[in-house]
Amino acid sequence: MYNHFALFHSIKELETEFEVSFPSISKHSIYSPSQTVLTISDNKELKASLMRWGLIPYWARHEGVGNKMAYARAETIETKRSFKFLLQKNRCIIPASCFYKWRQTKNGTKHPYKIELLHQEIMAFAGLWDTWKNLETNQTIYSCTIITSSTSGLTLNRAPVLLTEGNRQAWLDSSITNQQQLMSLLKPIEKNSFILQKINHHNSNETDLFSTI
DNA sequence: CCAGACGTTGTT
DNA sequence: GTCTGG
DNA sequence: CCAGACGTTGTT
DNA sequence: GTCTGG
Repeated sequence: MYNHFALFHSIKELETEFEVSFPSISKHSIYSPSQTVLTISDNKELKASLMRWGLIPYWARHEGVGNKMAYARAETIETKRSFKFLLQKNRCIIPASCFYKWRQTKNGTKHPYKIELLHQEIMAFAGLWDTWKNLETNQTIYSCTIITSSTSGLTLNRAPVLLTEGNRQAWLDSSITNQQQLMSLLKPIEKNSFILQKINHHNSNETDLFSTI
């Protein structure tokens, strides 16, 4: 329960926020890499869909390659083999309500925290997606990765890049291909716009993850 | 040139 | 002890 | 990052 | 498929 994020906003709230209709989601509301998550992308048309979290590049020989690609560093996506071509056309947003991080306290003990926006607004993680074809089953798998950046003042090393409301449309507009413009949309999360809350983790069922200590 | 990787996290 | 899966 | 597994044979 | 390391 580190790399995880959660989505507890309702489908209705998501549809209003992003102005697209969403498929009904599975019973899960806390997600970890390799699970299926909700995304919004502009693949010919703007739409919401389900994708595997953990990007499987189209050239991958095995699906397992995706286990390594849950995250993509914003600073280097323009040069990395697995991501550089996706920045042009395969951008997406992964909606979330909060994410979880471990944090070390002064005495050296570690504790998990939940990070939310001040008024529990919906977060829009910046992401990239790709398709991969399983040659045995002939099935095409859609998968995605979450872009991360450094954080200023949150005392977390890395965090997902959150697209501001003003930046979301451009990020999803597949007619935009200017790399400099696209990269300018990826800003580290802002200081003082977040709530960090200690959470339970030893009896970590979903209810506990949403509750604070 | 070919073979092998293709990634991130946080910690040392 | 070290790697993998979530 | 932490928690949990850490393996192979041959058969379905 | 494409880049990097040797």
